Amino acid sequence: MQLEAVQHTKGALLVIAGAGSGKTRVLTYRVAWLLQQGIHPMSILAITFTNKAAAEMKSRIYDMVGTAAQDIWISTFHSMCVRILRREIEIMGFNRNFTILDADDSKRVIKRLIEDRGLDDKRYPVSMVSEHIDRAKNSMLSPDDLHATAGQNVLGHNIANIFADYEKYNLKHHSLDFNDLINLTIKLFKEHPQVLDIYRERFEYILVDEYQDTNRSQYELIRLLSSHHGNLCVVGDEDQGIYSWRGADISNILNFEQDYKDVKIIKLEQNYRSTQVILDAANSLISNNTQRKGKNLWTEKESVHKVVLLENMTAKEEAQTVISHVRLLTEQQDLDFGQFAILYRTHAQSRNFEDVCNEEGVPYRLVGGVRFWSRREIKDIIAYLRVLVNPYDDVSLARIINVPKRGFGTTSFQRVQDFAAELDLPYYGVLEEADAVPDLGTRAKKIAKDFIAMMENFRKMTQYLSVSELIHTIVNETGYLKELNKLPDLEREERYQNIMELITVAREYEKREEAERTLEGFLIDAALVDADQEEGQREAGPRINLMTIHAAKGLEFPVVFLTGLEEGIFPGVRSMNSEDDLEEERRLCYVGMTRAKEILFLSHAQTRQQYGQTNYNVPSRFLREIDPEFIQLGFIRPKLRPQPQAFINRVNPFKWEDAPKQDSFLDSTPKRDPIRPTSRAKKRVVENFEAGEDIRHKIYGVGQVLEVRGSGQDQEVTVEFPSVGKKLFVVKYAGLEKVKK
DNA sequence: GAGAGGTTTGTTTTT
DNA sequence: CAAACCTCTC
Repeated sequence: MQLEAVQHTKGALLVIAGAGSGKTRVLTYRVAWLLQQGIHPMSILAITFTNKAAAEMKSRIYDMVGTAAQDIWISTFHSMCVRILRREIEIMGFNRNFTILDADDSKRVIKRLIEDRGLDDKRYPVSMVSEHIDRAKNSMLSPDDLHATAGQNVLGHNIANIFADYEKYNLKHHSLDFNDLINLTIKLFKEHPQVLDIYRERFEYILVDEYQDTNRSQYELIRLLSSHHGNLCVVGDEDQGIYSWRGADISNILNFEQDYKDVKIIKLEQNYRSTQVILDAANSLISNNTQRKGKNLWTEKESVHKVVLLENMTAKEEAQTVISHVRLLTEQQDLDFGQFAILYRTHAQSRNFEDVCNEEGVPYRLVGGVRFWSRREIKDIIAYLRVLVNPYDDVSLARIINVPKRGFGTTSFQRVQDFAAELDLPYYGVLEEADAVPDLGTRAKKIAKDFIAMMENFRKMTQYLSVSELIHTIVNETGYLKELNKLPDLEREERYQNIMELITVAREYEKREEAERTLEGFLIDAALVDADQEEGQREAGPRINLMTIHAAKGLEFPVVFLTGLEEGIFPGVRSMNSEDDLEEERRLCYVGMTRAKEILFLSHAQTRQQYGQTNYNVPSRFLREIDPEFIQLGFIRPKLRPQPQAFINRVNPFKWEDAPKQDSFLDSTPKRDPIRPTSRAKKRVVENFEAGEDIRHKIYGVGQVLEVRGSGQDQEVTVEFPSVGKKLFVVKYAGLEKVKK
């Protein structure tokens, strides 16, 4: 089947590639095959979602065909679009040195726009508005489209207005967010067909990886690009779609047959990665999903152990049990730390594992986490660089005008902002003309002039300094490094290290062969490429891999620990109200399970600290959905409180002798009341609930309100709990004290 | 305007 | 538990 997929080069091809079925292999061999058929490397375009995947594919192709690989476009959707836009965007009124806004930057802009409109930020929280805008952009809707669907809804119209402001802002300040990269490329192609022709004639053969993760605009882009030659090969697996929150639309892959003519479909169902039990367990889980075509993964690989269940009392103990098992396996088997992966749903869960690793001296590698580029000191320095490249970039300017402290505080800056709004100028322009700003103090004017002089001086330096040298100069000349000295030792050291790391990243960039080696190019990398940084973990040798399940996609490890399998964590609270979201969580669980080659561990804890508060969690429904036949208990006995034993007995034929009799643990409700007020509920003035209202933010772990009786401080609310199997509870708000069952 | 100190609020997942 | 936010004093 793989060979057939490699050699079917003409027309539209859909490869349904189950987990571990050799997807990457097919893609790389296919490229090699095309080259061997005499196709020019320049006419091949391979698109992936992550930089990691692109780099992986590049190096594998390079290994096979050597330097010919250089001319093939292998990139992510986003970097491909940047590459095109950098060349062509000027016909659309943008500067080619545009700034790329990350989620954080874009929220700052939106926050300001909400304020400018005089809207209440309680009714219009930035996160909510930006989510709406993001969703609209993913589905290629314009502000007008939003107005059209808003009807009588004032909120909807206001969001549409902010959206329109946002678009105007970006055009004026030459900034693009991640969605714009794709959407503007489409707009460019549609409005300037002569540009589209260049690209669609060039790319004779197009390959798209992880097709199930494409959203509306990515779909559109592919359609445009493949519309000339029509040789489009997409690879994907509907069971591994885990990005719907980013607009990914699984129906893109499910409807591929209808969307293109004469589609050839090839299913890869043989798995070359995992043992049979792991596949059986994963299959039994995913069969609970309805949105799938269904496929039957099989393998010739024999099973070692059943899937191993680890039950724990606390999250900390979960980490200890996991690390103990890692130790045991490294001692008994021929395995090193690098062959283990600990996966979790959210980054916040990494903490306990890090702690235990540190305590026990076990080396680990943390993937992701607080991302390098979003650290404060890194963003500060990048903001300096951005202003040098794009003086219209107000967000960055606002960030650095008083960082490090130079006596230009909020009052002075507010005056600059007001004046800028009045004259419709960028902040940088206003600062250049500081004397003209009304009410600005003499001292502030002087500071502004000095600042501009300094920036202009930096700008001259860009001519003859490399990026790393420039960064070095900036942190010294601005006094940024000096200001770090005021911080407590630990923090200072960490920030300092990060800055040094940034300089290293810049040096590496300067060395890269295919890079532009300019400041502009560096900033694009900074926005799009995640530094594969290994903060303070420089020791060589194999290390345990810690990462989210999302980050593990496409990877494989001999031993995998899938942790935190608890209701409210995995599936997360926010996913428990809709069937669609639940299915996605289930797919995520499936992805996690199928990363394992030899042994798969599943673990949960009864107690976990969340928001600095202890919570009691029921084991995840996913544990219940996996056929118990494929599960066994851990090698090391976990410390447990009495209740779970019943469940252990259910899955483990070797009973613990003095296990107290009790109903099945998985089916029982937790000991503590699942309805607990958050600490702030006590203080907040009681508000009136409405039927149908979502009050999860007010009371932890609660779903839909079904019925309300009474009002004010004496309400009775009937609520449906998705986590406890649709039982009904009555919640009574007793004055300002707390919520009672 | 800066900084200390207290208070509130929030968490998926990523380009 | 942290980071963001707010308030008060110098």
